Amino acid sequence: MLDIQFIRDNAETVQRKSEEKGYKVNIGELLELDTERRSKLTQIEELRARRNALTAEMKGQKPSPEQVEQGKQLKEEIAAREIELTAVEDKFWPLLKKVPNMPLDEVPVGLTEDENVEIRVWGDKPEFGFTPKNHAEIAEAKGWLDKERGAKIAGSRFVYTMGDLVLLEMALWRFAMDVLTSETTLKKIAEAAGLQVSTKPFIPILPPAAAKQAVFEATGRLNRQEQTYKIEDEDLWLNASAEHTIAPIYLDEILSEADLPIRYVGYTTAFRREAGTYGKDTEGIFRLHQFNKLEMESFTTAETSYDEHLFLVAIQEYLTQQLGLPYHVLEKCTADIGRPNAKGVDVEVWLPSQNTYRETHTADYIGDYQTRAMKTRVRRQGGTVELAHTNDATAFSQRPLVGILENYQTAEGDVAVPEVLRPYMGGREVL
RNA sequence: GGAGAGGUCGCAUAGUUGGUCUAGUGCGCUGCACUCGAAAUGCAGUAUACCGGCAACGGUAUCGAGGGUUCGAAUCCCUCCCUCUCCGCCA
Repeated sequence: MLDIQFIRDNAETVQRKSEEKGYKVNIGELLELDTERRSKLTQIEELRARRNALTAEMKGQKPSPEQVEQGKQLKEEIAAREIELTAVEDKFWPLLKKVPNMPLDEVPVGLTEDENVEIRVWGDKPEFGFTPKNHAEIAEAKGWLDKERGAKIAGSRFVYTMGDLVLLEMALWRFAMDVLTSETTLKKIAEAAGLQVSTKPFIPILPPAAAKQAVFEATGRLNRQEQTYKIEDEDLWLNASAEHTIAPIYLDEILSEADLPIRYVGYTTAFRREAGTYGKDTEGIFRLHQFNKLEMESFTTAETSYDEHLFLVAIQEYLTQQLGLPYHVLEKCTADIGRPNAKGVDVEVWLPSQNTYRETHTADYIGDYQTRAMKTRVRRQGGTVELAHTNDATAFSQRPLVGILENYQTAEGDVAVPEVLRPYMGGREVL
């Protein structure tokens, strides 16, 4: 949620930047409602002050008939004004929540993801002496994926993953966990990236995979139409990322500055409806209704959050480099960063079968957009209270498996194991 | 899921014939005094949000959440959430 005070002071900018992100919001109407709301609020508070004064007059004695009559009138007036206020607020709050976070000035303006800007390229694309297969062909030939039975049991975009691919996936989680919980490794990554950030390790966490609606809405990530699954007859929505249940962990809490940054690395199964993607990425495990993901989430002060974002990106690149997967990094344009985000970076891994890079990681710079709604604050050393900042970023999803299968495939249809994963695979070099 | 007991200021607690209770006390924390320093002691302070104000400050709200009764609710009523104990069921 954006600060209404900020919107009052910067109405034109907010209108323009919202449009640059592809959101239709009527800031003029919002501000009219805001004015009306404040005027009603003032009226009500004055009436209540009169009521409080009247009660104080009685000092525990029985009220006179006149006082009772006065009180009754005040009561009725307050009730009437409150109904008017509610009517205004019912329009005001949904409108305010619709206003997207403001992209930083450095974010490239664009209307589609085609206008994302490549900022780095890493690694050599593999050259095969044969026609490379796509990951689904490799995995299905090995008996690692059963899409048909997945569809029989749960429908399209659900699969059974089996055998060595399961072990490889778990190796990925364990490898990333070891990186993220090692202060030594984090220090190395920060230094290589030239960042002056805390090297405090991440805390592993297994969060709930579902959240109440009000909580989910506070994260700004509830997407009813296209993405999020609702549990019938319950006030519960399934998470589409561990971020959705880790970010609100300090809902309604005030953290101590001394405890920051707080970094979590969390694993959950994620659920996405993927409405509107019919026919896209139907092969294999690239786009599923249910997938597994390891997510990084940081809570910081305002002045350290931007570097924290860059740090998370550096970690993403480090992890991908360690796997030996060629990738490039995109600075996402205004249309692609998402409503709660002020800036976003994607890491995309090279897929030989598609002869292109595909998204494996996202890093979101959010600022205080989530914490304002979640009421997650920091008490500074001096005693003042302000909003905390959040950052989230993918550590690994299942998608790097797609990259491994395709980039490490052999002419025989086998898959070599990236060196860093071998310790987690019983030392095996080829699957 | 069933029965019972509870949810009060960072923590622990007081507070049910409704009124001077946003709320007492202890601990913790902050400042000051005392001290060479510390402890102990004494004094003062110690929530958050919104609205108005340049500010000082003022107002309003919040005793799990929401609604109701009343001139007036932490205190009464209803719904929901959570915790604990017992039973049932299960990983």
